[in-house]
Amino acid sequence: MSHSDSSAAAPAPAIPDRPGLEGLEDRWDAIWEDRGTYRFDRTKSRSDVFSIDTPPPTVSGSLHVGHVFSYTHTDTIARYQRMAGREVFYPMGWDDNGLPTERRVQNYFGVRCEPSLPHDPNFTAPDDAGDPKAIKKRGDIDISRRNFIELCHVLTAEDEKAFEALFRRLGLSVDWTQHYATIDERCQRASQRAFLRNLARGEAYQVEAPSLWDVTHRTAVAQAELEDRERPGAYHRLAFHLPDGVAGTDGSGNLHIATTRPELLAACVALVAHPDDERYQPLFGSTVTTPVFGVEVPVKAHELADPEKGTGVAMICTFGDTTDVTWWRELDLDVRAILNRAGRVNPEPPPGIETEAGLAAYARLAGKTVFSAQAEMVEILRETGELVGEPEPISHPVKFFEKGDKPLEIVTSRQWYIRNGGRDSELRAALIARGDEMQWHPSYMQTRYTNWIDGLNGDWLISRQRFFGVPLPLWYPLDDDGEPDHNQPIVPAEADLPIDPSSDTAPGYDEAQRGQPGGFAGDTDVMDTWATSSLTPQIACGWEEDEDLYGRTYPMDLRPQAHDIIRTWLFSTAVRSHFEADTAPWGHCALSGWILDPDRKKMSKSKGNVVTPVDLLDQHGSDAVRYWAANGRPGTDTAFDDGQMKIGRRLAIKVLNASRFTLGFGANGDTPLAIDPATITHPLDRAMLLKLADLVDEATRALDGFDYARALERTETWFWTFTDDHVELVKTRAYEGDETGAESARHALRLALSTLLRLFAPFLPFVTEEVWSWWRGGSIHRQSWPSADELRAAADRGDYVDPATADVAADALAEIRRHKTTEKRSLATPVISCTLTDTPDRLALLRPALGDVAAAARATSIDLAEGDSLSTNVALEPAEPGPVGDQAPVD
RNA sequence: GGGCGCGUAGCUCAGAUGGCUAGAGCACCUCCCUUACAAGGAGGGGGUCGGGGGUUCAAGUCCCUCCGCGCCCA
Repeated sequence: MSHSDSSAAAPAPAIPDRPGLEGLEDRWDAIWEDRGTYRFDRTKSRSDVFSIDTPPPTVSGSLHVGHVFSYTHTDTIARYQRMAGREVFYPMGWDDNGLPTERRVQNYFGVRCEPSLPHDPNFTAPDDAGDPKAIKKRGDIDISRRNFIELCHVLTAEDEKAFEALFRRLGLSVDWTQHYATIDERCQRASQRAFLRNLARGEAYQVEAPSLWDVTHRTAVAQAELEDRERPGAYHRLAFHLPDGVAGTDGSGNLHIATTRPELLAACVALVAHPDDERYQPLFGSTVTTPVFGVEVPVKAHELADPEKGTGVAMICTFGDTTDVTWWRELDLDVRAILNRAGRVNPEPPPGIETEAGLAAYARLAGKTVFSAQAEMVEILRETGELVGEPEPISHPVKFFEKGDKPLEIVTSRQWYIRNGGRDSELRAALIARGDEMQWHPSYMQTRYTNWIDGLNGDWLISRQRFFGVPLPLWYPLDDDGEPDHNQPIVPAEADLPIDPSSDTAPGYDEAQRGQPGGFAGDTDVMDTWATSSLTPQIACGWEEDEDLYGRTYPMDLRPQAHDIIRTWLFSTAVRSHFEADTAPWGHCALSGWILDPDRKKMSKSKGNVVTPVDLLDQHGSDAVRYWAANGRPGTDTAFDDGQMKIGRRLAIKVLNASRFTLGFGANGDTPLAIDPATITHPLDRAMLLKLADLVDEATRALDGFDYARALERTETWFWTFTDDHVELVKTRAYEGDETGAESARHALRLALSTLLRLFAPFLPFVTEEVWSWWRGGSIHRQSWPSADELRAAADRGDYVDPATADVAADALAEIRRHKTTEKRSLATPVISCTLTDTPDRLALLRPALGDVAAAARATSIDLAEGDSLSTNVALEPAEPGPVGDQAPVD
């Protein structure tokens, strides 16, 4: 669509006398919804489509300023691509699957999920929901998983309504008919289907292995969910006993080791030192006896043992940390586990503890938490005299579940994994190579992706021992003793998905056989929330459900997201697409930064510095808030700054006023305001259009590279110069010039305005739409992006015009204005005479525009003189005599 | 300890392949009610571009090093 054909449908202009910003958001949101302005046209072929893998925000409370920030970035790209001729597929998802929702539902309704309970079809939500006092009084009610999930839907539906309202208010050009929720049936089906396919192809597997365990949430935790926290601890020196006749480190037959976890002594299966450590080389291959428990354990060599730490010998326990797991696996050691999933010491001693003293000591630890067990163990060691010296306090990093508040333990359990290259260098290389198929914005973000994959040391753990999530779609046959055979999982048919194995019957069985010997049992675990989130492209595009849509949208064009979840969301999505479609999931990923508060600290609720988005939009207006957001460069953390929002608001108001003024010239009230390039004959008007063409080139280049901030900044700068210089220069001619000159000015102004409005449209969708509606037909957001070539053609009258004409004219006007300001006179002061000196080249450029400069300067004429540089000699009309009080008394 | 990013006016930030006296907005000062806009306009002051080396005719821009900050990881 070009600027001339859009005028065909142009209405008679309706320009308000006092345009304002108030109420634009609600009005235009309703009209856009009504007209389906952002509705995806699914007749378009893949090459004409631009599809966006929108991040589904977590529905567990409210949106914050960071959402406003990053979703605006994506929206500017969406709007640009739409105007640039692509049909934009811009769905929205809600992430209501997972722990945060589960916790809220438990607290809000006062219920607990008990997966063993049957579904109750008549269950209704407790009527005291939301009343903490009443709930506390009655206590939590146990309900089935299906009933629990129903409650999750009830609660999240409310949040999702509020989220949508906010995003609409913000002006996101989302197609609201395209939406999903990560716990809805479609997502569950996709998630289970993808898992079953991973299983069938051997990409998913289960194993009984040590895994990181959060004792509070009672669930296994994946590597991506870990974080280190610095915690105080203490090195305890323990005396291990050497075989008879071997002198130890203290010369008395003992070998000292230092450990921060003496409570795990009973779980000790070996000692380890570095192979090159000369102090311990004689001991490698021999055995020592543990203090207190008297268990004989081997002394091993391994390069992960650090000669600098403690005594250089470490105690290997099953399991104290991830290094223990590595040692255990690589050195082929026994298992002597003592901790259970509640984080307490098992009641029964592990194999190997047989001495009376050892059993007695163990009995003192049994049932204790890790914390109390440590205190007790230290006490026992003191009693036996096997604690050497006093514990030495240190501070060291300890692994935590990112949502947990107790250190992680490592327990052995049966878990499901999906291969991710953590244990397979070929797959790792393939996934790293997928990164090259995507364009990264900013490009250095790819390094984080590559480094993360390089640093993986295990596959992706996807099973979680939680309730609200997508269940693993599996059952297991029970043998004659009622024990499950995990090696023979029973899978559902894809057509039956989604299923819940805790309430759906395994194929080939009768429900009465559930839990019976010879019958079946459902897997009680759910999948990691990322196991569903990693499928957002498949879910949004209708994988296996809407092949027509899928063919037009997948693989997607853009994944916008925050940089801190490259290792989780971005990577896991790449894994899924690699396996399922043998492709990268998107052509581009755009990583946004974070919002920092004005102190440059990351904004967080706990600090009480969160500003609610609704207040912000109310106070400044959506365009103003978007302006601030769009100033945050891709990938860069940005300080919260309501000063920027005020500037954005001022810009929006200026757009209204400048448009009203510009469109006022030659308007007679019922003739559409035409743009006819043939009437644009004046050199200054043509020069302005040539410069505008350069701006269009620059903005287009920036937006093609996802640099919305640069596009906005250049457009804004150009716009202010346009209003301050060009409009001032030509307004007299546009008002009262001869017909040719006036029409040239008016048509050029309209063409410039039409162009500028479209350049601003991705950033300020409301005010630009408002102005567009005054004089043009249709929505600005469905107009074509401005074309630099068309502008250059519009400025072309067959002869050459130097775009610098516009600069020289603006400089000349500025020089005269400077003179008036210096003289402390109004800019309206008439100029009686003016001689302007400049270089011959510049004077030649200025001559065609001299009439406009003189008019804008309020000079009847301007004399020109050649010189070395720009200067003026100006005589102003004498000032009026001041008020009487300012005069010297006449006497 | 490693990787990535950052450190430019009081504040928030621009400064692509190194090149004219280092820019913008806010804040500050002066002036102007000029009939699109006073939520405006015209001007002005203010920076040894984190420190130190180096490459170059020329460095905020490239290289080295140090210091400080952030994120991710160990």
